[in-house]
Amino acid sequence: MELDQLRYFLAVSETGNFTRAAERSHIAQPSLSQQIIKLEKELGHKLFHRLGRKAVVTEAGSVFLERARRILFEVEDATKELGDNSSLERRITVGAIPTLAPYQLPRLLTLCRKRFPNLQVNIREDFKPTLLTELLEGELDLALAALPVSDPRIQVEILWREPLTLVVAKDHPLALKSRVSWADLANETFILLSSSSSLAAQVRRFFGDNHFEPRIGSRCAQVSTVKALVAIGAGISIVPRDARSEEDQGLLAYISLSDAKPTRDIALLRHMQRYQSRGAEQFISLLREVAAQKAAEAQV
Amino acid sequence: MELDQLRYFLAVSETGNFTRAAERSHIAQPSLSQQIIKLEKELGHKLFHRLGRKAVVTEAGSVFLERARRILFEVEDATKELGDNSSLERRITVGAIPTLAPYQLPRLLTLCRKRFPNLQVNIREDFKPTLLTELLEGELDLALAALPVSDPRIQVEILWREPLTLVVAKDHPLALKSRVSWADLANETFILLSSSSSLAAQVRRFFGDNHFEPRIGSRCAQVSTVKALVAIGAGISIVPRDARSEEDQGLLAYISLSDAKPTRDIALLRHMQRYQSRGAEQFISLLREVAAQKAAEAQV
DNA sequence: GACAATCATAGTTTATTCCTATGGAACTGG
DNA sequence: CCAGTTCCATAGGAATAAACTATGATTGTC
Repeated sequence: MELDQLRYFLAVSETGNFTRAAERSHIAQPSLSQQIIKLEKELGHKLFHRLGRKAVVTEAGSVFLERARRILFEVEDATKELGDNSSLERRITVGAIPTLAPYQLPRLLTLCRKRFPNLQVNIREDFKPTLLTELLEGELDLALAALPVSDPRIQVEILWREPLTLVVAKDHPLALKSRVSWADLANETFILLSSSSSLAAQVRRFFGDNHFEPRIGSRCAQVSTVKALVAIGAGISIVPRDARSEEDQGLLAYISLSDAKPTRDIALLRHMQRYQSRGAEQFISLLREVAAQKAAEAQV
Repeated sequence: MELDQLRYFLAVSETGNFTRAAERSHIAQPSLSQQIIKLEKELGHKLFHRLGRKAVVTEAGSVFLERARRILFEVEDATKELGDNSSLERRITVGAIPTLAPYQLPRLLTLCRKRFPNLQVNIREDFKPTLLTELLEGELDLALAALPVSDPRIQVEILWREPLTLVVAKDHPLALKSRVSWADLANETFILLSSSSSLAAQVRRFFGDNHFEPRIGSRCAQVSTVKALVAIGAGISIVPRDARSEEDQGLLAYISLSDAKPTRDIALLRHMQRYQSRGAEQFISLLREVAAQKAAEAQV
């Protein structure tokens, strides 16, 4: 059975005439006759009574008529739905690492909802290796993570450089100093994130680069836990500057290091092969905008 | 868009693999690739992310997937419905002339319902010319009418010969006679059917053949009206013998003519070209059976 | 780093569909 | 009742489309 055959069948049953049906279908009459005959043969039923002047659908024909109409309607409807871009490509899935998600996404998604109200963004918060896998398997449209990313199949676009800062309890001796050097940290206990976090690796690398051997007190899975422990004086830590929140004011002090400026690069990650939907394009444009804004702020 | 393309699309989305989808579809992999690409081009959307090891449907793809499933389901369903003969060709429309319908059809339909319980017979009671037209236009599967029928496009099969009898009121002088001749009818008033009835023409011809000039009193549209008028002594008439009913017993007397035996031939009428459905065939077999039965009764 | 697997492209062959021409049957109008 | 017209089916050839084989480029795997 072919869709064209259904269209021919419909044309005949509506005109009651093979010749006019052929004209309407823009094919020669014998071609249409052949296709109808073929269809009848396949279905095992005569579809038309060929009476002298007109063709009348048989009972089987009238049953099949409804079917054919429905099928062609479905086809048309499907074509229309995909042709209508507005309803499509409006749902994307974005991955983000845990040290980024709670601090960057709320602002980003609010802006997104305002700018592209029809765009539905699903978030997948997970560690970088998982995000990379999901990206490669096509489960994510794009992901936000910290460098480094070495996979050749992943397209990396650096968005912004995020400063990391020392965080201590408000009543900690270091909280009073305006500038802190490595020497000041020698006897401090550090609270770091679990090893699965890319930020933990980042911080470890930073220490290594500066030949500093920290004393590790605790390892937590979440930044908020780290901050809570720091607040009660269990130790100090290094966190992204953007992790600072309003509620921290009375409990925590954020101090910059004098000797070195720890940072991490936040990048947009995409699959090289993956087709970028319109929605993904829009989200990316938003990300670039936010990145430019952050760059401008950093200048000031 | 072609149905095969939808099948290929489904195969790919279910296997996540062009090569295996091609195997499953019994075509070469490049052929399948081409068809998918063609489909994507026509729809204006990429349907799959071609990632390294597997193909994952895009958002447009997942929308189209449901559509494709539905379309193919409809196609399959339609094929199945037509393939299943039992539900089909179970409805026929049978025409019958008014002087036949009320006396023959009840018996016929009762038998039919008993013999072919799934056969639905629709009746169209009308005058012969109308039945012929409807037969030619394909609205009727077959028709029962009295001869003559001269149209070359109509296939005529004589079923039985129906005697016509004189009918008079029970208290009419003729009711006592066992045999009636033309002379006896000279002063009688006849109640005949309207001229549109073929029986009226039949009776008129019968009179003409016997050089008898009847006195016409009334013309009615229905046999039952004729009988009612005859019962109150308004005149006498000639009706089919089978028009006799139980309720007539006390009111009417049916008398045969001695000089001539008026009859009419009841025939099964079909369109020469029209395809005969299974249901029609069954009804025809029933008619032949009844005809044979009537012939046997006539012998006795 | 070699090998296997995957999808796309190129060129060719096969199938199918469409076309023109024509025949036969039937309807129409004088 | 007959000529002209209309209509559908058949036949054979041309055009289109879909299939195949071979091959290349890329990616994943051992």
